[in-house]
Amino acid sequence: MVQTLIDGTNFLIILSVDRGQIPKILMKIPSNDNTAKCGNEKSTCKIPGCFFHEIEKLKQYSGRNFKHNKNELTQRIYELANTTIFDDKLPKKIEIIWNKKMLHTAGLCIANEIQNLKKERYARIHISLKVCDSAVRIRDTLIHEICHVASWLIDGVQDSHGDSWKFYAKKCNEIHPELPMITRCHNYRINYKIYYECIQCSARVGRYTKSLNTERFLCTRCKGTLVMVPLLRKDGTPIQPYVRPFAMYVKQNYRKVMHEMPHYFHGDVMKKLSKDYIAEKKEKSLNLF
DNA sequence: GTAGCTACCAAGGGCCAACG
DNA sequence: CGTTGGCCCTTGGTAGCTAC
Repeated sequence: MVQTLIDGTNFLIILSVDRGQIPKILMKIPSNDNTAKCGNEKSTCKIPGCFFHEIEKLKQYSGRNFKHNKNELTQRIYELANTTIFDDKLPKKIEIIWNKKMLHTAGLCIANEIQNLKKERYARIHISLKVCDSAVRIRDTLIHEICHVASWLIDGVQDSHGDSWKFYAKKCNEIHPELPMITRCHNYRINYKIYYECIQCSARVGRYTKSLNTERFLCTRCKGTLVMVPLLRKDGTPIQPYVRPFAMYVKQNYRKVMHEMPHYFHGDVMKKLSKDYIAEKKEKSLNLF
């Protein structure tokens, strides 16, 4: 499995995450850098049609286009890698799955045999929706995982980051020197939406939602209390928390409606709440006149 | 293997940023 | 400047990840 990294305030922590095993911390690197360092930033390959070196500049894979075109991007990367690095020895198409639940792991290669008489080998790739949030990260993660795919489908070897994988990783860097050095670990810093900070030692914990219960969860370093770091606008001014009237209505009425409709699903309860909310709003506006 | 934790799901209105 | 897309915010249930 891909080795990955979670963020800290002052450190990048590289984890070893192997199947069925507890992640182990391999190293801590003092850093504020949020980007992957390229193995050879200056030289690029001269392969016609290669877009690896300019991937971050391509408009169709940046900004709001990123989400729309990321499936196309993964297939393009796979096809280009297959042709230029693996001599078209890999299948024309491969199953690439966007995994919503992988939060600390950038990518994962599932390699196995079909349980039939032929025992055909197959592989599929999981890409983390959360960690791979840019075209560059998709490219680097995918190339890393394709090396595992090649190791299994071409050589029949499943040795994690062993000699076979290293051979293909080295070949990738030789043919595409514009790629960062392909190593066992990705040095990605995960872009969390929400951060919690310890009031004692200022250590930070990242989350994708405001799900962390600060009354129960304390700082792992000093057992201090954690507080949510205020969200900031682009100009640096804090975003004032504001509960929308509908959200407030749901909070006040959800339990009541749920008891009135015990055999209904959550979606039905929410539909009723939204209807009631609109009706109550209309009634209030009529009363004003 | 299991308990605990975390993110996602559904709905709506409203706000904000990005884009053409 | 108008349009579009994405996010915020609430709830309880649940899937799946993480830690032991």
